[in-house]
Amino acid sequence: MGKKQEPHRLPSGVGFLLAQLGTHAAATFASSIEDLELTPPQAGLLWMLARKPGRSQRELADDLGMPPSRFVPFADKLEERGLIERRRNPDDRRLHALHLTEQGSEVLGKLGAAARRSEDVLCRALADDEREQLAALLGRIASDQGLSPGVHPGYKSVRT
Amino acid sequence: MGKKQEPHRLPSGVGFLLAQLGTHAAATFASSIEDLELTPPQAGLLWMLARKPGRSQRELADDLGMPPSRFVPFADKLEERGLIERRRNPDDRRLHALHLTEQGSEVLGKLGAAARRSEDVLCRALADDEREQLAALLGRIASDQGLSPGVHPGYKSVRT
DNA sequence: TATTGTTATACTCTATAACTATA
DNA sequence: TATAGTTATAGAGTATAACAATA
Repeated sequence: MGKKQEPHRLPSGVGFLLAQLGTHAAATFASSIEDLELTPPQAGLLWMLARKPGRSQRELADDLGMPPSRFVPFADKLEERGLIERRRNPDDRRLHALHLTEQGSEVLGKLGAAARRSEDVLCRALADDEREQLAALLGRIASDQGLSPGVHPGYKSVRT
Repeated sequence: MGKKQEPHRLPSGVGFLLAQLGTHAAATFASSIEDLELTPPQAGLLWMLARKPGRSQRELADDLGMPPSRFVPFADKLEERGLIERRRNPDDRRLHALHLTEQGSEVLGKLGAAARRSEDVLCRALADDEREQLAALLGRIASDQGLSPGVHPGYKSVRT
């Protein structure tokens, strides 16, 4: 990049910027849905159920990167609030198919609006066409790296 | 963006991609420095000390987004391994100025190499000029959002 | 016997707050 | 009195593994 080789260049590159901005984006989004009393993983589950209803808890837990034992109380809270419901699968009574309730759909709508607002703030330094460019570049990296669209596996594997 | 308004669009945008890719970039980097037996926050501290030696523990802890009580054992480990050293400030003997040792500098070199390798993998889907475009766009967002270059405050404020 | 969902438990991680030494 | 660094401790969060129901 530069003319001379610096002795120690490190966080000047794309990798560091992505990690830094990713954290910032997550924090911004989290605070934008605080009013709805939802956390990002909860928002993620609602979103996943809207895209594909009726999946088993195990599948969903895997996608969210959490063990089943943690998923149970996690889903409990949303069920108590009436945003999702468990339905026994008659064909295989071991499975609990998860569905969005009507109230859950309403909340999802507000969630989307909050996400768009928070994204607009995040990207306010860019013109519309630059924002599209950015989305395209990021999308290509995500696809190349094998990341599933709409699935955020969380910070499970990042050591501290 | 699209012609019709979808009923629920959410993680199609830049915000979600940034969060998703940021996590992925952090995980990739973390695994690339596993051989050096370093975690990302440890790498961050070494990097910060190279950029500006002799800062107090409190300052550094603030930049890393951790309370002083957690910083102490965190720095202890690196000191035991001979990568950093504490030096009493003679003017104000309360302060412990942190410095990189010679061995710490060597490790930092390997660290930089690992970071570059991991970044090359991350960006392999992009041509060189696209990669520069991306860095420029991300850099502008980071600067607009008030993020300090080279400082990664961690995931402290992200609720789960 | 294998799998889903659940519960129990032991362990790790963390922040809060006391404590010391210096100022 | 106030601040840097340190230590102690209590609480939250987590994974592991046992368990019950169903296949």
